[in-house]
Amino acid sequence: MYLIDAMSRTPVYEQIIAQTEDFILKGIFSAGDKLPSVRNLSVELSVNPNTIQKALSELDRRRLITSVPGKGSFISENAMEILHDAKSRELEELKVKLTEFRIAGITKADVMRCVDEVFEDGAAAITTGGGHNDQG
Amino acid sequence: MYLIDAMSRTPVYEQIIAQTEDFILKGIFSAGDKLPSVRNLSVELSVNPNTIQKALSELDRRRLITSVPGKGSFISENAMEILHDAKSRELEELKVKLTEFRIAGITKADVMRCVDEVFEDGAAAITTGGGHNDQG
Amino acid sequence: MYLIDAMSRTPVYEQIIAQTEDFILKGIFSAGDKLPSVRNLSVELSVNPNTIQKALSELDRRRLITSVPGKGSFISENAMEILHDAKSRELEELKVKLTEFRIAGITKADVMRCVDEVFEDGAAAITTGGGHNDQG
Amino acid sequence: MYLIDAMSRTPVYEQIIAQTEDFILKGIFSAGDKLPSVRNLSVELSVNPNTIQKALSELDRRRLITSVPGKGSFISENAMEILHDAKSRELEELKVKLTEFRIAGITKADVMRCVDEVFEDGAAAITTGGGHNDQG
DNA sequence: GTGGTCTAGACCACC
DNA sequence: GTGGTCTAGACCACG
Repeated sequence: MYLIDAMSRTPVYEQIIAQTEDFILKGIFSAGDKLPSVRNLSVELSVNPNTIQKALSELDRRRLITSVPGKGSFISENAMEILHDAKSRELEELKVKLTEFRIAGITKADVMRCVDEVFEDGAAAITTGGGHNDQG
Repeated sequence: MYLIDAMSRTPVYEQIIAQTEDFILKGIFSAGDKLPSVRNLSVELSVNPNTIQKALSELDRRRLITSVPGKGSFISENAMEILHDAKSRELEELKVKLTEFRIAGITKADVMRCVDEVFEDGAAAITTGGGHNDQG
Repeated sequence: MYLIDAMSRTPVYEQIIAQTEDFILKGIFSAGDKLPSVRNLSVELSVNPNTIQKALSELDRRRLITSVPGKGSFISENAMEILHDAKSRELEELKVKLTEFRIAGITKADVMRCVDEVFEDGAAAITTGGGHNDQG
Repeated sequence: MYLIDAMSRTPVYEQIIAQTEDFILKGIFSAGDKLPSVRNLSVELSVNPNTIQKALSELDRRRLITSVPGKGSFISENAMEILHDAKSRELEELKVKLTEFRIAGITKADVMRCVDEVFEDGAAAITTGGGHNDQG
């Protein structure tokens, strides 16, 4: 399920966070579902329990999961909603990026081609994979 | 000219690179222009010479400038062209980001509003600042 | 009667203790009353018998109940009195908290408004829920 | 400066957070001040660097400090303001506590005595110490 | 068995 | 030198 790229420059714990968010958005994880335990994920991903813990702590802080000591971690009831809100806020960052593009001579048509490509029907076939860009 | 934010999460050397690229794109730097010397930049920006050097080395590696030992660093003839190509390649990353948006329930209309906002009228007034958004 | 929030950060056994104290203070439990048996509470609350036992042991230790092997657990004669004393001792903790508030710039008026709100009219309508505020 | 109680039931990293907040509120730390480095604090408090790091990360997340890799951690410009806001929000929690008191038979006069004690002039002499109650 | 905390020691990028 | 990340292995409270 989870897939860690140890060579990536994005921290492992962020990869886990990003993929968990992805799973929630795609419906692989639904509200109330139990996440794999820290120890299980640790051995499956060959990642130190501490690193798993750090990821889950952050997800808990973002109210995407609820960690109950002694019982496990569970997807929050409003996880999907929270993610939707977060992405909406990211639209502002998109503007900054687009402005850079404009200055670099990228035309509106170029951008529109991208938008169409993603938002038309073919979209279903696209997988983002661990997909969050590596910023490196 | 250059403006460094010491408190920023983006490394100082990356800020210098980003701003240099910005200056090229905006025509402040043109092909053949001589960059300020490492020593000058160092004192003006209150930045360690090593850090300046690291930025210039990277710009040289990207063929945006040409460093001539003993004479200085100069904007390459095809600097503008290289930057355009680079940004074009970044359009692919844009698709990944847009796909995330789509999965999160952001509508095409939401994105279009952003695109229009950036590529229509108000554009001239927008400054990208140090360019790359902070926050890592 | 009892209501357990499995997702809460406060341990289940503490929830049981807190609610029992609440029931005593509110007169739902009176001196001499018999508590539900460990077995009954266990199934009703879907909680491990060990957890129930732990809560009752703690209540016994605090002299709020008296457990008679083979017969059950009963509210102590002086349970109400003990609870009053305990809360009085907590007034000292309140001072610490208030001092923090004062340092943080909260005015006496701000605090007074709270006090008035709680100790004036609307009081009868307020339910403390499981009593102790969650979140650790 | 910092004082850690290893025997306390409140996690060491929370003690560090609480004391740092205290130092800010009391003016011992002012906006722009540099915090001791992770390594320094680590040896001074005989606490693992990881634990220090965890505390500083949380303070950074709360915008009370700004951690700049390679340079250090610094008190944010609006740290005091943020703390003030946070405490204001805690007034709501105070109401819950007061309601418990009321049910337990604590009179309004008892509470008022506390409030007066803290908010009158003698206040300057009170030290909260590492003061955050141990919740244990 | 679970999550939460901590120690000890390591490597990296940045300055 | 700095902060950021990670590993390895431990202990605790809770269920």
